[in-house]
Amino acid sequence: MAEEMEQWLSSLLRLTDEEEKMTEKQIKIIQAAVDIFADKGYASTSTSEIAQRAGVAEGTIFRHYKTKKDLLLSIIAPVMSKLVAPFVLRDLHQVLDTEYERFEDFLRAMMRNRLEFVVKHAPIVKIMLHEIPFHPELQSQFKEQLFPQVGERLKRIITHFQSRGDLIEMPPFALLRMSVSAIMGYIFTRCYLFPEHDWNDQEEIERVVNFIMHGLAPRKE
Amino acid sequence: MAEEMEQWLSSLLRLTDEEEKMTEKQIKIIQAAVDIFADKGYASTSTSEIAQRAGVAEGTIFRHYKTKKDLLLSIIAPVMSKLVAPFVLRDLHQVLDTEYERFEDFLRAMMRNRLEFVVKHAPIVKIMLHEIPFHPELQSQFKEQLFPQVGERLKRIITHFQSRGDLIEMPPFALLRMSVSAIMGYIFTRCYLFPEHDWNDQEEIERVVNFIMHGLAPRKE
DNA sequence: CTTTAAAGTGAGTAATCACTCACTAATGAG
DNA sequence: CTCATTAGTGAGTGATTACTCACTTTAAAG
Repeated sequence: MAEEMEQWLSSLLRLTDEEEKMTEKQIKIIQAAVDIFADKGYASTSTSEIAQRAGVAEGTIFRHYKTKKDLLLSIIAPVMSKLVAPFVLRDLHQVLDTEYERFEDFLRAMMRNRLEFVVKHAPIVKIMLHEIPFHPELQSQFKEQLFPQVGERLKRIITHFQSRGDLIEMPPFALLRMSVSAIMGYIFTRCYLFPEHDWNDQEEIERVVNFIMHGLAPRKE
Repeated sequence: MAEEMEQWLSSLLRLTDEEEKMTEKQIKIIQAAVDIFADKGYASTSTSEIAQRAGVAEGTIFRHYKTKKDLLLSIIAPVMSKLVAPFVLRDLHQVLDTEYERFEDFLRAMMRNRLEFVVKHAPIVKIMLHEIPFHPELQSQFKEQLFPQVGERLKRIITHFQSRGDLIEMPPFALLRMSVSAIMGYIFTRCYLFPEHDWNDQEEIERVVNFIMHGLAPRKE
């Protein structure tokens, strides 16, 4: 069962499905854009610089992408949906409905897998985090589509374990917020604040999971 | 004692010391810049737009600030240092050395105060978060000056309470990371993700403090 | 080989950029 | 009032911007 879940999670690490139908130059353009966007930010990156780094004429960029923003969105969109994919797919429900699953196993598997994803796509995730607040389309995609789905699903998971007495009585949203804070806190520190530090992921994940489990366990008098 | 600490913390909320020696137009410029920077980002804000919003000629901006970046830094710098001020000042040490202080009181006071600070200066903090990664001067100021000081001081605080048996045995940096994650997780959700939500800060702060205290308490067999 | 569509090019363009400068207005000390 | 310093102005500047378009190259199907 745990193995099934691991396998299924692993399948969610890939970004695109084998880079379908892209010319060599188009791939170069995306790579160059990701590099420079992550380095200097979208707004202060010029299309001429992207073309130069990609070894392409500037016109080639606009043959494939109508505008500069189009290029940005084509980079961010797949990461945005894949990042939260494990919490959206219908599979999740059936995975979780197996009675013998424990909350900490769920936490461990999810944290390990999402960390792996962010490590693998760090530059694009960085671009995403920086650009979401400045592009209303991205904001609404997150706030009106992704979050409600994900939030609702995770809330149900939380209440499931709560009703089994594994978690303290508390509004599910607060429980969710604190679990996610602890997990993201590590991923952020690990990937963006001190990426060059020599991290022992295994150990740190155990620490965070224990932190959450003890912090949110029902209080015994 | 707790009152002393509260008073001292409150004094750290103000940004500038009564806006010294600024003309009316200069203040207008700063306000306009903060507004637009927070809204669209530094790189995609033009000086002409700032001038327009401030009701000033474009030349006036450059009378007071040599470059556009100069304007940005004059906005960010004071927030950057004031944001971490409570963890840098020498005062902190003597406040903490009082034996009867408990870790959870420290957490509570700090969290309440820093939340208040971020609420008060939310737009500038947003600008800061977005621009730090793209401006090496800011990065190094954070990584080489602020963090080492703050980190070292906080580590000492952690080990202090650890040696009293209030906290679990664990590398201080990990303890620090998890405490800060939990606190920042709330402040971030509260101020940036869902600022319009009807938050009960008092209640939520208690939840986070309890989460941390239980999550990091020494494990009893 | 011929044809056709798509991929790729790079000089060109109008708009916008941060910034300058020669100038006027306001202010405050002597 | 006088004068000197600072604050404020806005037209002007060269550089850069995202994007276009008439053109050439590539490649695969018939």
